[in-house]
Amino acid sequence: MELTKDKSRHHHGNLHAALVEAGIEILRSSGLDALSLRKCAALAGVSHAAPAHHFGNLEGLKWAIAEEAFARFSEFMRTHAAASDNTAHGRLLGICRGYLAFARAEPALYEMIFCLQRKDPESKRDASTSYSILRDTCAPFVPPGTDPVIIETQVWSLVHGFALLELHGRLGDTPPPDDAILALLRHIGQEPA
Amino acid sequence: MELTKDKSRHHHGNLHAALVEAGIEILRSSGLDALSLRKCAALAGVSHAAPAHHFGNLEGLKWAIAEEAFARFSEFMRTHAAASDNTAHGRLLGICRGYLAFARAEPALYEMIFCLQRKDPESKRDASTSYSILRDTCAPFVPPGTDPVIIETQVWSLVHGFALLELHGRLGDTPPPDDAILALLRHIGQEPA
DNA sequence: ATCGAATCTTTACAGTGTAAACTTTACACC
DNA sequence: GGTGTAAAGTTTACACTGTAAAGATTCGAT
Repeated sequence: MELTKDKSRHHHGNLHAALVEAGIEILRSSGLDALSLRKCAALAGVSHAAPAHHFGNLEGLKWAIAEEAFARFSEFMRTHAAASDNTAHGRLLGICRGYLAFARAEPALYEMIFCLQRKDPESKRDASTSYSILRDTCAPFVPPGTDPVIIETQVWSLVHGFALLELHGRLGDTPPPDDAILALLRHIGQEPA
Repeated sequence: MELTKDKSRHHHGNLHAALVEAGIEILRSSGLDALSLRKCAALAGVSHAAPAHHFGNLEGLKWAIAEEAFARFSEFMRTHAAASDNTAHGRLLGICRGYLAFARAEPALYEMIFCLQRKDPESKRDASTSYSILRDTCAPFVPPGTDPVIIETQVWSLVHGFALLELHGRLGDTPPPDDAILALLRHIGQEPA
């Protein structure tokens, strides 16, 4: 069951990456609640206290996993955007579909990265790739002279809420189709009637 | 620190309610991660294994707390709806503002009730009061011949996503104002342009 | 008054995070 | 090549968690 450990050697060589990979494996097979420092350590073939030296505590490990997860998440959005109409609206729908596809393909990863509590206000928003994809795709819809964050937050909120409600079983066993929900974005950025 | 226990008597009399109350107290003061069966038991002045007889396991206790929390949640929406314009749109904005107000007033309660995983598909959706408030408020916007669930899910997703993103610190320290986000609901139910 | 069932306590166990002290290895420097 | 120092892992220890099992207490119907 071990992933990468030459038991003879005391030093692992690449424990950081191995623990992150182990964490992802556990998330996939057993879900978020099953993720623990000790299981990751065991899966990486290392003593139960080893992870502390790399990540401090469990939250530290989760953030490390989140970094990798965000990369895959961005890839999902990019891929789906490329598969949609090459118009401003097409790209917007594309990243939203990618967002939802990732939430369904990797539910535990998705839940983990977005339920992690940001303690450090750090940079105001995620300076991450994921957010810049959102920002760029929303840009064409931002009315001149208004704060782009509003449009971005509208889109993000809609799609994030939908994903979580479905994931948590709040929409029953037959949720509405994605495009029916995303139809709310038709008039995005328009002035009030 | 105990809430309600006459140590002399072996039977508590109303332990179910006392444990739920203890749980809410802990959620308020220390957050979701701090909630445990043993702490609730201690706060209610009862042995650590007592809760199991009423709720089975931790998740059972959480669902019991959720029942009470949903009642308060509905009250928030009703109150805010009554304080808004008495038009279809006014009421819609009202329940959304109530939704967000509750999420901020009781963040741990809010997070708990919506991050609980529904195992039993039971009734397709929550037959609860909360959902019927949403349904009734959305009814005027449902285009004839279309599934009302679409509009309901659009509204719920938007407001739920916004609440959680803010709660989890994803919107930085100065999130957009509620009404700017809710402005997306201006054209709700309209046909595509 | 008695018997059964509900309620709560006691005891026990495995799993968890995390801190501290210790051991092994890598690496720069002489 | 030795040597000293820092990093990487291990061992040990402890407090806390959920939960199961078995015993004690009380309530309520008969």
